[in-house]
Amino acid sequence: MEFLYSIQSLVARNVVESKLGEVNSICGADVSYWRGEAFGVAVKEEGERREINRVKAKVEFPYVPGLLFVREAPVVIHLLKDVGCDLTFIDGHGLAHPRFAGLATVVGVLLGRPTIGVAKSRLVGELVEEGETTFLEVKGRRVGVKRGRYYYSIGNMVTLEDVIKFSFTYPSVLAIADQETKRFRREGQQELPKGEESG
DNA sequence: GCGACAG
DNA sequence: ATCTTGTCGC
Ligand SMILES: [Mg+2]
Repeated sequence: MEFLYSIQSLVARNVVESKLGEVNSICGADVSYWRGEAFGVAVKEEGERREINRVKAKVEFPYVPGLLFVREAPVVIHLLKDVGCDLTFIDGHGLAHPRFAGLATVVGVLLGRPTIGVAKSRLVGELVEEGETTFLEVKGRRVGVKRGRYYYSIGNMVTLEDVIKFSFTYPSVLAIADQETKRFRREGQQELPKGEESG
């Protein structure tokens, strides 16, 4: 476990908080599970064009709060490495993490591209209200905002201001990815319903 | 030691 | 995340 922590510390030290450039293409990735199998989906939107990538993989490591990247980063990175995007949304926190290295940050740093983490619940940090905005702070560091029921945080190569700009509407790429990841799972389920041969 | 705890 | 129908509320 200490080994995984050191990896996260290294990732955290390589995060770049730079201003986002022009955004013409947006990507999003999500993963669903069934019997130890991960069903990953990446969605890319550029204008009216929509591209969808899928991959099924076996996942051994259990879910441990703070170590989600061990389960999902390999799948998500595989799906996105050959798909360029100006900005990528990841289902999970970015810097809003105990060691400032949530899934969105790990993916962003390893792929060297802009990412924003979007989570449905809080992992760590305190909420600080300032006018219309509710910020998320971890160990005194302002890493994101809570908008509606979602938490948006810096992944990599974006600023807090960029995160705020994209926090007003839930990313359609994530909605589609979540939807497609479940459709993909159904296909994998009907292949082995109950007690059919598995090999 | 106890409580919290992304997906 | 997954197991799962209806039900209460905006
Ligand atoms: Mg997910």
